Amino acid sequence: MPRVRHKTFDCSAGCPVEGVLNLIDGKWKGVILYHLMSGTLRFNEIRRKLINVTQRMLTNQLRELEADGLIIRKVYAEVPPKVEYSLSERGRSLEPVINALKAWGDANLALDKIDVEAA
Amino acid sequence: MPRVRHKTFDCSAGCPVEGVLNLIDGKWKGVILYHLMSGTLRFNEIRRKLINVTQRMLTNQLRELEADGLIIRKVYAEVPPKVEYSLSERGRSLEPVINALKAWGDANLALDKIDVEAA
DNA sequence: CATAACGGTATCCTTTTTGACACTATATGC
DNA sequence: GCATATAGTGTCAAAAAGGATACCGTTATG
Repeated sequence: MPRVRHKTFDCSAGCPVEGVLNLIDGKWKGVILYHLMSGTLRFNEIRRKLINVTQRMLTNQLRELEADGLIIRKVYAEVPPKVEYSLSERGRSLEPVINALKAWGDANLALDKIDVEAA
Repeated sequence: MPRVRHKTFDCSAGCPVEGVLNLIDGKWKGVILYHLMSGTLRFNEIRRKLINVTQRMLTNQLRELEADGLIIRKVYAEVPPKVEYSLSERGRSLEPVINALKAWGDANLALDKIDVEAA
């Protein structure tokens, strides 16, 4: 869970920044949102994209994103189970934010090591 | 400390996103960066802007930001001590990112409560 | 002499987050 | 009859993050 959730925000001017970080923070949330921007995905599809994520963690992250109204969870009454995840309107509106993050990352993060001296 | 720091980034395509999040995540980093965008600040000036931050936490966050090359710490050999913090080039380049975060937050976060239903 | 300002450290403790691992139900294919 | 796929849940433990509190040296000020 993010550090401050659904509590009054009493911090100073930079606060909206923290507010968003609280939503997209969490070890996998950023990547999940990023992948969902390309379209609807099922649970195990996401799981395969996020190697190393455990089922429990993935479930948690998805539940939190859902609770924050960023994604939509659609359960099909089938067997074997089928659950689809997609971005909500609110989630889709985050696109520029994620893109800004990705652009900066691409431009400023060496992929094997962050070399601060050379920056 | 961010969850993954200065390690190889072996995650999939959304990874730069996580990379940046790892840098600006931390309870106070976003706000610190935000405030430093308006100009150089001394330790206690930052502290006064971040009510409720403890000295230890502030020191930690500043040290991490410094280690990531986002801010510059300048110590003056005076008494009483004087230490100035300012954004590095790399830090300043984060401005569009922080602005994107802030814009979304301003537009999408109710200040007293996140109302998911109404979103 | 005592106090305050400055920019921290050191130590301890609690909370939060993440990870490992086992377990579930049902239907299908072999 | 057994394994496989799906989308989870439950429990426990470890690690990371954050918080409380006390302390440091120096100088100026009262």
